[in-house]
Amino acid sequence: MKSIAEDETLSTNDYRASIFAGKLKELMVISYVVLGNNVVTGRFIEKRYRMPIQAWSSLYVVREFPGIRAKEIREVIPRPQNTISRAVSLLEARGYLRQEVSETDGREKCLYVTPAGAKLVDELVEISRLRQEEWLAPLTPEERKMFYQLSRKIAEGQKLLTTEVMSVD
Amino acid sequence: MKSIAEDETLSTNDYRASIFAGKLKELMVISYVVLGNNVVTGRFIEKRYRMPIQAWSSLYVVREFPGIRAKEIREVIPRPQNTISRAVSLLEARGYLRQEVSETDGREKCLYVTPAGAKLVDELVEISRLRQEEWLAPLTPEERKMFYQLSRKIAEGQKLLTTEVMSVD
DNA sequence: GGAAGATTGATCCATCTGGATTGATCTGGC
DNA sequence: GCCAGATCAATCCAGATGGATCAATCTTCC
Repeated sequence: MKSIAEDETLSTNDYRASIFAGKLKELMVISYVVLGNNVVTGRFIEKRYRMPIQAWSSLYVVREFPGIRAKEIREVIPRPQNTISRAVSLLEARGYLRQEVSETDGREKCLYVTPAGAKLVDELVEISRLRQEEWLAPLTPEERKMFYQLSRKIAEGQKLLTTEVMSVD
Repeated sequence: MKSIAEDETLSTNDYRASIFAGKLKELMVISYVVLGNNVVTGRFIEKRYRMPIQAWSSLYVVREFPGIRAKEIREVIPRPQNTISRAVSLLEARGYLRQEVSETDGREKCLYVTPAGAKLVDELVEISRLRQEEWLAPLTPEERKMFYQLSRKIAEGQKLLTTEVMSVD
């Protein structure tokens, strides 16, 4: 715990270095990375395409899996179901996606991208891939592969989306 | 690109495995990790402490750096200045934080945690540390160290908070 | 076959977010 | 010293978020 009153030369890099070395270092560093990137990406998608980032990510998933159910998007994009519902609704209104009632369950909607939606996805995947290169640039190819594998391990862990320590009872 | 219509046995793990192996694999995996954790953490902090997650993270930073200026919090938590301003306002109203006009610049506010705020931070740091152990559990200690170092490299890269490819003009 | 409980996506509602704006203060040039 | 431009935090406002609710549909048990 450092007091600014005594040391006016503490720079913002020192703030970060200090927090990034603390008890919650992994959380603070990786959150900084994702939050920081989302600021850039969210602003871009909002301004260029007039849609929230959740709409883009939902459309990307539907493009990859034509016929996917709305509820299934949640398994890839951990957002509440009504957030997905609204994204789907906006994408449909914009002509990027269409819904069909499932043949096997009258409650479910099967989602498909339209040609306009497919075009949009292709465009955004390419820009996002370039953007990904940008923030991954500090890593060597070997480091990048390692980062991916470790992130993958965490993503597939049993306790990412559930918790025993943060109970609300 | 896989069609569900032809293969009804595709499971949600396959959706994830497929997206996590695509062109945007690093982005999708690490976003899933941070978003997934934030769902758990945000819900807990909202319910237990009745505050948005940005208030907790802001308070944590003020606790680490007594006297820090509001604008400086942004360097650690990449959120807009008005988000920080509102978090600070809420924390002050709750008695967790106090503001003093800076002696060197009448526009600036120097922030300090109150005893109640310090107690809250200690409590939340401990719970968050345990939570961190939860989602990091799939990694060995060596892997965890590697993940931290690679994340740190990305966080300190020149292109995390800026972009050349996602221009809006 | 009927009823209770579960599931699905749309909708509601309170709150949060983020860009823009504002008033107060500061800085640097003339 | 004065003024134009920059900076800081509070506030505004339109839109997004997330838990709760709802109607329609499905599943399972008796």
